[in-house]
Order: sequence, then structure tokens, then C-alpha cells
Amino acid sequence: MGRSPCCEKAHTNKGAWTKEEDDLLISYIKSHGEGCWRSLPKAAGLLRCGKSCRLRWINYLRPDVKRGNFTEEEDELIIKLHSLLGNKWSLIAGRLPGRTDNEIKNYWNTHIKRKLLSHGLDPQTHRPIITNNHQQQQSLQIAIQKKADSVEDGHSSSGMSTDEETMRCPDLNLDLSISLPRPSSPKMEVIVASSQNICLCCNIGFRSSEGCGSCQIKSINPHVIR
DNA sequence: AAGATGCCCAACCGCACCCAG
DNA sequence: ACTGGGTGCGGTTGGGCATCT
Repeated sequence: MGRSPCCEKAHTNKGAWTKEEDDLLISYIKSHGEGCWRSLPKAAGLLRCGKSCRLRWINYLRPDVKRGNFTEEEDELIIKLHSLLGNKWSLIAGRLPGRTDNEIKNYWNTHIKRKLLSHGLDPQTHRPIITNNHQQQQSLQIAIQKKADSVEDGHSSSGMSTDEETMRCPDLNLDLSISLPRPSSPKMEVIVASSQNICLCCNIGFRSSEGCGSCQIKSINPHVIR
């Protein structure tokens, strides 16, 4: 049994896209729109899998894709959203105009993870890393700090040292500063974003069904992703 | 100068979800 | 209610480039 393959692998190209392939895909989508990805490659004259075309378009060729370095504001927003949503890259990307889930995912894994570690925070939980051995923890912190220093030299857009950044953003551990204590359940909990008892998901624009399932507020912001 | 190592990012893979029939 | 096709998503891989030794 098993699923049928999404395409005839024997007759499809793989690997890096050529300029000619890019041009074919762009011109086809410009004249026909983003239709059925499965049939698009054949119609566009591409020897590619439909999934590959979709990925190339969404992550690279789309005219509204923003290229280049992430700003400090985007950094902070990603951290906030990740603390709220976890690895829901598509939802996070939906809150960062011009950024793709793939780009954010890569950026998270290569930069932000390290940044959080340098602040002694677990990138998954956004909580302080705690070991039962104080000495072990100290050496861990030193090692992380050394690594982070070498990375942040020339990376930090603000040009501040890690300590200075911490001073400037005392609430960098956003989860700690804005959420209620995490209960034992791993399920995302409602976070009181303001005195209005509005879930933070809603506060930043998610509908009740997006981001967290526990929120009862109906469509605060009609401008939702997708 | 050259090989080794590390980093970054585009692209692939496979599973999950959605929805029409 | 069930099934299967199409699409979306998140994790992972691998190639190219930069830096180190």
C-alpha cells in the first residue's frame, strides 16, 4: 500500500534551481496565478515536483518576500511569538510580513537559539536553564557566553554587549514577563495580555482557533493570515 | 597555501491536515 | 462515515562559503 508519490521522481530535477527554471515558474504564475501545484510543473514546462515549485515560489520567488538581515524588532517579535506558539513557524511567519516560515526557522536555529542560550534561557521553554549542579551550570554559562560573544561580535545590530542588551531588554525572557506560571500541561495556556483578560494570541491578532485553542474570544482582528 | 572545521540557508522528505466525492 | 488526493508544515539534509589551524 502506501501513499502514491507526489510526482514522477524519475523525470524530475532536484537540487538548486536554475535561472531558467525560476523564469519559467515566475512567468507561469504571473499569467495563471498559483493554481494546482501538482499540475503546475507540467503546464509551466518545468521538470520539477509540484511541491518543489511551491516551495521555490513561496520561499524565494514571490515578489513580496523580504530578503536581508532581520531587524532587532523582528528578532524580538520572533522570540515573543515563539514563546507563545512554539515551533509554529508558519504562524510566526504570518506575523512578519515578507518573511517566510523557512527563513524564520533557519534564523531561529542559527541565531536566536544561540542568543537565548547566551542569556541562560532554554530556547524551547524560554525559561532559565537549571542544572542540579551549580558548578556545572556555571561552566555551561561560561561556555555559552564565550560562544555567543564570538557570534554577536559584528552581528548585534545595536552594537551593544550582551550585558548591555540585557539591561536594555530586562524582559527579554518574554514568556516570564507576560505569562502566567506554566502549568504542568504542555498545552498552550491562555496568557493574560492586559487587564481586559484578552488572550495574548488575540492581542497580537490571532483568531480564536489560531495560536491557542483555549481562547474564547471571537475574531478580535479581522486581518488574519492566509 | 591547503586541508579541516563550522556556519548558513535553500531544498527535500515525510507526516498531518483538509476537503471533495 | 469513510477514503484518497492535494496541500501545508516542520524537521532534516547537504552543498557552498567562510574561517580557522
